[in-house]
Amino acid sequence: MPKNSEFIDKLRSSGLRPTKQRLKICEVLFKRDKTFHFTISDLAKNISEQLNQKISLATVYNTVHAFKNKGHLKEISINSSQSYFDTNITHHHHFLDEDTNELIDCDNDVIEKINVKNNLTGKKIKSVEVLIKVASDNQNQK
Amino acid sequence: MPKNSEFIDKLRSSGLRPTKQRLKICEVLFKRDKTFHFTISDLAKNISEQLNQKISLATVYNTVHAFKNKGHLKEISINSSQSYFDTNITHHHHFLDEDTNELIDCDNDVIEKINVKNNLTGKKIKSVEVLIKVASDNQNQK
DNA sequence: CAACAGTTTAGAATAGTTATAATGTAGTTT
DNA sequence: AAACTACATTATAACTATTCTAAACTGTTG
Ligand SMILES: [Mn+2]
Ligand SMILES: [Mn+2]
Ligand SMILES: [Zn+2]
Ligand SMILES: [Zn+2]
Repeated sequence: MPKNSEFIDKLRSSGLRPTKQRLKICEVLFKRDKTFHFTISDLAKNISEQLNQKISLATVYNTVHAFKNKGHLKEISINSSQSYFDTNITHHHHFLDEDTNELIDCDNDVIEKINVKNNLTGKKIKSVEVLIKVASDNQNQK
Repeated sequence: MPKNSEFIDKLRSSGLRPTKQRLKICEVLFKRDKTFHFTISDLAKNISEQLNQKISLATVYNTVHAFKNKGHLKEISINSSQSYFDTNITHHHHFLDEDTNELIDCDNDVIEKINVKNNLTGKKIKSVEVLIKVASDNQNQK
């Protein structure tokens, strides 16, 4: 469970001063046991539910993007018109439950290390990410 | 190199009649040696460049989505606000060149088969897709 | 207190996408 | 052929996630 000083560090390192609103955002983002996978509207909803304060969408967007640029959040690309973010910034893979559209972190033992034969000259591998789409047994998904 | 009758089959199987405009779209999409990875605006630009005819965006969107729903095109999720589509509908993985934002199909020998230990009860794996981000050697990418 | 620097905010602007509704087209029936 | 019919095409409006903007606000310093 992270402390307030950690939030302040995260904000400062992202070039943001630790204001009241931003600390509230940190609380909702990082005061958690498990990874939080969210869209901006998920986050905004969480903020207005957990706190009785409203924070402007602009502030939420700004803070999330500052965190993402500094590496305190990861952006995840799934088939959607909305951006997803992830509080788990370690290298990891995902299940996507197509029934609920929920993202789930893969444990380390789900996939063995992937070897890539890089046949692109002059290009270096920056990341290797796997997305495993799952759905209910019975349902016929495309 | 596909024939006109193949285009007609693709259209008919997607529930669309083979009209002049739709056949033009098929030509730009499928009369190719290599895979075509594109956004709707890429496709629209290609159409107006290769043909001297203008086709309404609405028709392009409708046709692409009908093809996608029937499985004649695949939608690819990369970190972007735009949808990407792929004329290669076989199961395959991608490189994403972060310098140019270009998608490149992985050859079969780039990645060995991935074994997933599915620990989600009641859920079946629908697909496993890998995205390998690459960038120039020198450049410092995040 | 006044000046100032940075923050928050509501709302405007933007852009990709989807929906709508009027018009066009091409066969079919009479 | 004229009228009829069904679908296609199109311009444009509507929608929505995101970004931008500019004004109000806050807290600090002299
Ligand atoms: Mn969500
Ligand atoms: Mn493109
Ligand atoms: Zn995750
Ligand atoms: Zn591909």
